[in-house]
Amino acid sequence: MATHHISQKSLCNCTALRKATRRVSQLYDSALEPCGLRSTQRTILIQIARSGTPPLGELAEALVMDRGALTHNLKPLQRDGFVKISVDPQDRRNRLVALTAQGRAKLAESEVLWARAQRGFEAGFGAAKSASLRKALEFLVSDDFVNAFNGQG
Amino acid sequence: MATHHISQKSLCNCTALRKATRRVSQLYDSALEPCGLRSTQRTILIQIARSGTPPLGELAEALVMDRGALTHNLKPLQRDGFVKISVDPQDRRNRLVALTAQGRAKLAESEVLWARAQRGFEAGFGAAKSASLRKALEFLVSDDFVNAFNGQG
DNA sequence: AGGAAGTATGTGTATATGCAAGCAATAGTC
DNA sequence: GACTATTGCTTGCATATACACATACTTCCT
Repeated sequence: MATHHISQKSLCNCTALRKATRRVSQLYDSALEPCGLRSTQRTILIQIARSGTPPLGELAEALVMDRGALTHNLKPLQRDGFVKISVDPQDRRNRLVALTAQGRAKLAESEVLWARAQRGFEAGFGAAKSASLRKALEFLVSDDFVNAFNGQG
Repeated sequence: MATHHISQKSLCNCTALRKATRRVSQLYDSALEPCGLRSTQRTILIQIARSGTPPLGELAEALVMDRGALTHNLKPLQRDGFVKISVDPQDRRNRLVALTAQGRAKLAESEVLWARAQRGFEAGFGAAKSASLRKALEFLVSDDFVNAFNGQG
């Protein structure tokens, strides 16, 4: 056949991810709106809470985020008193990021709002399918995937 | 049990999406870099090519993107001569977005680069799993999902 | 015709994000 | 101990993104 049907649906995996992320972020952000945190900000605070007092670079890596981007993203959180950044006395190149009491309080405040959004997601997508999806998405951020993507696999 | 083990892995579907999108976008953007387009820009150009000469609002809807965001995103594409925006003579509120010859050429130029990235993705994730993932992600942008999320399902 | 409503965009502002270049501090080498 | 390489971060710049408000245009009603 000479003519090739151009599908209306994009086959691009990146496009599909970006569209879904825009939509889902908007839903979670709406749910979080009463507490004043955006989903990215909440994710950052949670990661800090889990990591203790990580240096900025480690935090960025855990968040799958560029270090410069993280530095920028921390600005509003510092300004609002949720995180405190200090110089590591052991290695003055490092910046140690820590939650403040206010940060922990805000995180606690956001918990119920986040849980409602999460329940909404799983109501729409199914709890089991959601877990599978997260697993798939976690693989996409793994070194194995990146290496295969770049042809080293 | 009184103590509750705090999992190191986030259960948040939004966080998982955002992390994966950051990583995958970075991979596609690197692949596209020689042609000068970012993945979002390429997606916009492709959607215009598919839609013909859509009004801005329709284009935004197809892209699952806020209208204001799309207006902003079109600025660099206009500046670089890839798209042309004109007033709809039938309804002067509408803005009709069209590809220029340069835009079509740039899209053609990007094709090989995109295909390489797409092959990389499917090498790492599997072609069948990629198709399933896209299907899942497409569902997340559907009205059915949003209604269920918001408890109208 | 004239004004009220409704619709489609544009704009301003704030956050989100990556990259490149510059700075600061440590580590290695001789 | 000084020069160099490396490492960790910050900053500047460009794009990405949403929301609220302002603007422009059309429709509708009377």
